[in-house]
Amino acid sequence: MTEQHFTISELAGEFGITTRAIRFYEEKGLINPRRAGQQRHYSASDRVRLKLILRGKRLGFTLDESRDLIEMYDPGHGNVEQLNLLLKKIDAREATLQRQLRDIAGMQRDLQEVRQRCQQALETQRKQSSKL
Amino acid sequence: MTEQHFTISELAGEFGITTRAIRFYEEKGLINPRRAGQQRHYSASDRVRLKLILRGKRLGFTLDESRDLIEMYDPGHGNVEQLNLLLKKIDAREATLQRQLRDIAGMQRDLQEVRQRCQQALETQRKQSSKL
DNA sequence: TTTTACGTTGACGTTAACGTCAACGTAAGT
DNA sequence: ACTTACGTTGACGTTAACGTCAACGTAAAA
Repeated sequence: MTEQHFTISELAGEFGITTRAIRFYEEKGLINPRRAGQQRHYSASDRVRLKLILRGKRLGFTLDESRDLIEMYDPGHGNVEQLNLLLKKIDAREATLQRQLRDIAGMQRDLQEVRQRCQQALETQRKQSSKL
Repeated sequence: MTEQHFTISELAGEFGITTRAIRFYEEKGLINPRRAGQQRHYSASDRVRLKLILRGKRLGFTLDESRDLIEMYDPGHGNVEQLNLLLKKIDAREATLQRQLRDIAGMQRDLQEVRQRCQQALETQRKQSSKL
């Protein structure tokens, strides 16, 4: 198997972002592609990292937060204190996710309510206009 | 019943934000408190608006997006086209909420996996140290 | 009356997350 | 050799969402 890789514009195209953005993520320490001379070569795992970044963005996370999250995924440098700290971080993340779930549920209820009022208003208009 | 209201610092205190932020939301057209002379007086519904803004923020919405959303909640100026457009907007929101739900689920799976690896690593260390 | 607490309106500063050039290298096609 | 396509590194510009003064008004408390 020949170590498959991607160019920067391939990834940019696939994810609908600019190459500038991708380089920016690298500046911020979120990705570290290999170099073939000057050019960047992105591995499959680099691509996954990009996915994670974008998922984070969709949930309103900052790049710093996403980097933290991504760093959790790799090996973990053994130390017991580090591991316990990592577990704490995980719990913290879980907590914010839970709150987001509640917020989404609330927003869905609100939208549903507006939707119904909206449909009723349309119903009313339909009846009114059929009276003419 | 005496129209109960809040001062700017009361709301700031309650929601853990600054008065500056609240005035900024007003500048951006998200709230419109009454005035008693110079001073702002926030009604219960102004307070609700603030809550909605903050919920939006927790989900990564911009202030402009939150204003759009909040504007959906009030009367709705009758027009049929407007109402249909509103329904479209609602559907669009719902779609992004659904994607967020998927993203959260994915992130929870990831976190769970890291948590387990982390706990296994701790287990291993425990056994190792008990060998001494 | 003077401090203290709270409010007001500018105006400028700041951070995040890029966009937008400029100026250049490289490799392939014609 | 020349263009075309793609890549690179700065450097500066921009927008959102406030923070941080400054300079001032007002009303109650000491």
